[in-house]
Amino acid sequence: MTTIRDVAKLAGVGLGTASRVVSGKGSVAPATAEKVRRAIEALDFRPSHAARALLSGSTQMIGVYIPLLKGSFYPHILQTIDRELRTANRHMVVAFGREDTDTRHEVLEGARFLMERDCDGIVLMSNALTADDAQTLLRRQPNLVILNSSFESVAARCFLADHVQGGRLAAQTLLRHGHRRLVAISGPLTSPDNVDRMQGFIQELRTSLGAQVVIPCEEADFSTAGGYAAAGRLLDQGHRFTALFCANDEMAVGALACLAERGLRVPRDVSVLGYDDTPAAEFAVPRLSSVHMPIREVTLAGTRALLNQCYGLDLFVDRHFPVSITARASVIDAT
Amino acid sequence: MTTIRDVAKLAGVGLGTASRVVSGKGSVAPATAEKVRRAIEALDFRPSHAARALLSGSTQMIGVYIPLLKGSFYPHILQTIDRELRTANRHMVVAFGREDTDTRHEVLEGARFLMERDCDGIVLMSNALTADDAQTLLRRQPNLVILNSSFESVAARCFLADHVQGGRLAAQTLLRHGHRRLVAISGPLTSPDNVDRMQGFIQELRTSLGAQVVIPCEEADFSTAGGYAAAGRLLDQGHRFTALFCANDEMAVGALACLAERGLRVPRDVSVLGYDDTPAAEFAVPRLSSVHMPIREVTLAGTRALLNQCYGLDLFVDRHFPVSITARASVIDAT
DNA sequence: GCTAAGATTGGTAACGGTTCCATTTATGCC
DNA sequence: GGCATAAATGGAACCGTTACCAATCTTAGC
Repeated sequence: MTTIRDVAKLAGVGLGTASRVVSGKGSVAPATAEKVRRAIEALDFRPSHAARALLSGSTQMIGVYIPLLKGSFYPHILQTIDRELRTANRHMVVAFGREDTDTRHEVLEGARFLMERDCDGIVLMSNALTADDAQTLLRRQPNLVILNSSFESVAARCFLADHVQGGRLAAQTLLRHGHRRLVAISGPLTSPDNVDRMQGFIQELRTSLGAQVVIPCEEADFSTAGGYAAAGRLLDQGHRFTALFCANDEMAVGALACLAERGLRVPRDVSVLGYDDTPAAEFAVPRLSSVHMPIREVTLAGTRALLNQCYGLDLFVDRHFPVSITARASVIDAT
Repeated sequence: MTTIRDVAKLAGVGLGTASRVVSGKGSVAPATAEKVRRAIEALDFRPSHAARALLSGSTQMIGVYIPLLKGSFYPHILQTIDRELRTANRHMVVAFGREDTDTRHEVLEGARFLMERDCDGIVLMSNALTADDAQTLLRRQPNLVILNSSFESVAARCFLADHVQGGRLAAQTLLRHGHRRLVAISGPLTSPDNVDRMQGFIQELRTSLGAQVVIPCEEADFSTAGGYAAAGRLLDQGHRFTALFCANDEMAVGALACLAERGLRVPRDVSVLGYDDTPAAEFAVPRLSSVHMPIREVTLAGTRALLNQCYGLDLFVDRHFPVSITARASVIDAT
C-alpha cells in the first residue's frame, strides 16, 4: 500500500505539503502541487479512509436499518438512500432484520450493530418500534432519522406522509365510485402508520355513511401471504362486499390471488384498492389502483436531513408529502 | 469518547494489559482481568473500529454491488448476504446501480466506489460485465466473488447454477405437458446467464422436436414492463402458441398482465413458465410455475467462499446448485 | 534459600493521515 | 537595499488500537 509519505518522498517535498495537495486545504505553490499530483498519479495513491476516520472521528458512513426485503416497498427505499448518499460521497452500511417479521428485538439489535460500527448517522425503518425505544436510541445516537413512523417525542426526526389523510382518500375514492358495502385488510395493529391509515379510512366512512357503520376488517402482517389468508377469512365469514381496501399493496396482491381462486372477478365483482403504490401494483392482474404515498420524497427528505445534521450540509429538505390516488383497473363503479 | 487508556487508568493497570483483556490475546491474571472488565463496563467502552482498521489493514467490511432493486430477485440475495455476514460479525457496504438498467459502466463505477472504501472483499452481481472487466477488477481486488455470471478466465470466483440445465428443464416440462407450439421471452442477449438458459431451452426443443424447429422469441430487459411489452409483440406478430417460456419471473409477471388484458386465459389458453422462482411467482394470478434456481444457496456459497478467502475462515461451501421445477397453476396440459 | 522457567505486566512504536507551529522563501513597499 | 508581511514548506505530534520487548513477579524444583 502506498502512503502519503511515499508520495512526498517521490515528489521531493515534505509530508505536510503532500497532505495539503491531497486535501486541498492550505496554500501550495502551483509548481510544487503539480509535482505532487504527478507522484500521486504515478503511485496510484489513495488516502486511507481508516486513518482519516481515526483522526477526524468521522467514518463518512451512514447506517441503514430495514426490516426485510420482501416485496417491492423496502427495496425502492434502499435504492433512493443509496443514490443520495453516493451523490454526497458517503457510504451506506446496511443491516436487515434477520427474521421474516419486523420485531422490536430485531430493530434494536440491528441498530446496535450499526452503532458499534461507528456510523456517523442512522436511518431507521420499522413498524415495531415503541416511543421509548426511539428515545433510547436517540440518546445513544443523536444523528438518527426514522422513516415512515411517527413518535411525538421525537417528531423532528420522523419523516412520513400523512397516513390519516391517505386512509381518508382511500375511503373517499371507494365512496365516489358508489361502493357502500366495504371490507378491509389491515396491517399489524402495532404499526403506528398502519393504525393511522385505518383510522383515516374508517373516520371518513363514518362521516359519510353514519357513525354506526361497521367495516369488517381482518388483520394481516403486510405480507402477500398474509393478505391472501386475510381475504380468505373475509370470504369464509360470508361478508358480501363490493369493495376491499388493503393497507398495503403486498396484501392487496395476495388478496387478488385469493379472489381469483375463489372465482370472484376483480373489478367486476369486487373492487380492490391498495396502498403505497409500489411497482408491484402496476403489473398486478388486474392492474391495481392504489393510494400513492410519496415514499421516495419521504426517504429523500429524511436522508438529506440526516446528511445536513451529520456533516453540516445545507441540502434542501421538503417536508411536504401529499398523498394521492393512482387509478388503475382494479377499482370501478359499484353495480 | 472513552478510549482504552481511560479503561487502563480506571482499572489501575497498564495500557497493554487492558488491551490484552479486550482482544483476549495473551495472558492476564484472572483478578486483573476482572478489574479491567469492570472498568470497561463502567465506562461503556467500545474499541474503535477505525483504529483497529488502521493498524490491522482490515476494515471487516464486505462490499456488495447489486444492479438494481426492482423486482423480488435481488432483494432476497441482499438479505441472504447480510445474514451470513452478520453471523460472521462482518458488515455489508452496499452500492446499487444508479440507472434503472444494468450497464457495464454502472458496475465498474460501483465497484470502484466500494474499493476506494477499503472493503476487505467484494461481492458482485451483474449481467453487464465482460470477461475483461472481471479480470481487471480481480487484479485490483483479489478478494472478489461474482454471483450468477460465469467467466471461464475467473471461474473459481464465479458462483452460479447451471442455467443450460435450467433451460433444458423448462423445455422438458412444457414438452411433457404436450405443448408443441412454443414461444419465448428472452432476457438481454448480453447477459451470459440468460444466453445459457435460452440455449438450453432451444437445444432441448431441437433434440425432441427436430433440428429445424423455430421458436419465436422476443428479447426484453428482465423487467416486468419489458415482459409486458414483449408479450404484446409476440401476440401482434400473430403467432399462435399454447405455451410461453420467460427467462425470468419478472418478465413472466408482465406477460401475465398482457395476456390477461388481451383476453387470453392462463393457463387454459396459454401456459406460462417462469424462471428463478422468486417470491413474486407464488402470488401471481394465476400462480406462476417456474424453474427453481437455488439462488439462496448460490449466494450463500459465494459469500462464504469470500469470507474464507478474506479472513482465513473455514466455512462449508457447497458448490452443488441443482435446478428444479416448482409446479404451480400456470402450466397445464396442452389441449 | 536459590535459580530458572514461565507467567504477568507496563510502556514504546507503529499504522497513515491531518493539524499546527516554526522556519524558510518570496513579495510588496518605501 | 532594507524591512515588513505574506506565502510556502517541513516535520513533530496526535488520533486509538495492537504487537512487541523488556522488566518484574511467581512458582517449582533441588
